[in-house]
Amino acid sequence: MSLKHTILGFLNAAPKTGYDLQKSIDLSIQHFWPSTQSQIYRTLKELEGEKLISGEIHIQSEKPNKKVYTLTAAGQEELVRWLSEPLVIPPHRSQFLVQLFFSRHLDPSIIISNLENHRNQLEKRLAFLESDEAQSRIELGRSAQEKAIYQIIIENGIHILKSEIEWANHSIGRLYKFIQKN
Amino acid sequence: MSLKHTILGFLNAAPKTGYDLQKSIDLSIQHFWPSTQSQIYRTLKELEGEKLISGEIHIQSEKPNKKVYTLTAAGQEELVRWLSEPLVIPPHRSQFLVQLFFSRHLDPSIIISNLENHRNQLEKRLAFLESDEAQSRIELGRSAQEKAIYQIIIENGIHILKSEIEWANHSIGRLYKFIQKN
DNA sequence: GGACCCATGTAAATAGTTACATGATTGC
DNA sequence: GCAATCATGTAACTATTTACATGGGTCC
Repeated sequence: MSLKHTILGFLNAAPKTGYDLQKSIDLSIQHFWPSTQSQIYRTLKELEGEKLISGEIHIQSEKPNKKVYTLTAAGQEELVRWLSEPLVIPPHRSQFLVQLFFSRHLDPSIIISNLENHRNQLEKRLAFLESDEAQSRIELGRSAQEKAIYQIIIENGIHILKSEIEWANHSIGRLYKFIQKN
Repeated sequence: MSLKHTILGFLNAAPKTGYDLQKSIDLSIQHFWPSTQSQIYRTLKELEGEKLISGEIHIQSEKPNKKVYTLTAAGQEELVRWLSEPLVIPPHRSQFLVQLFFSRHLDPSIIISNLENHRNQLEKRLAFLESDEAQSRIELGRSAQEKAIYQIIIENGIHILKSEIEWANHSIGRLYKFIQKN
């Protein structure tokens, strides 16, 4: 589970509550590792059980009390270990391709409209990654190395989305030609 | 769950056993919707409960008995409904990008070796999609429309993998330059 | 005798989503 | 008065993976 290591990664920078973590995730890695609040709180408990983080309750008078988690020495060790480890790419899944695969008996116009819908969704994601909002996050990096890494990550999304859009447009064109011939 | 619709899709072509389905999946959509035997048998029971398929036991003398499933009218209806439906693209997840994101304090040489490992895995997948084995599956399509669809699907994988490899190589180059400067 | 094909299933673990549930303070 | 922010959690459901479990027939 990457969420465990995501949390270790964020806590390595500074102690945080579940609530803080949710905000950090939404602001940074949400577009390649989204997470929900309920999952974060559950995972924090698991990590505490494994002694990789430790929680301490902070009593606040004006706001609700909160539980601030800190990385333990074992947690930091586990983080570095995972970061250095070569990861196996999990199998690729695309329900859209499954749909397309079984569409052989469908009217080509429906297939085209599904492809167009797919492409439009990809374009929305691309627009976000190319927006100032996403680009400005690169500037959040402190060191030159950090900036270089953020840049590379954003480029990954942009690069892949563009190529998926290209494929969709090319495929739409091909099916149009197919209709005209038949 | 796409496996349900995958099964409906295959049973639409011909009645099959769980064992047959596993083989069909491994031979065709395994690279964009892999599935395990245990999941197939469980899903068959669920679909039977929903009356979308119906199973009949065939007694064999030389081989173990088998349960052959057939698509019901309701099942076919559900299949066509799902095939025509615009799908929402699920959020993108990449544990590799999570790893990269937190690698800011790591030695750049480790980051590069992780990137190279990632690229090598992508290249293996690409080699498979470009192999005769994968290409020959396009010929399995009966109608011209079916062949066009198979072609489009294989191209999707090739197109995206090539662009991911491009990105990885570009990023490796960038990090190398970074090392030389510092 | 061992590997592979045919054929079926259960159980447990892991990961993630959606819905439910509460409650104080701050700003418009 | 209402929405937003801060803050924490539980419960139920969905989906997937891995491991366990069995057993006959065929081919080398």
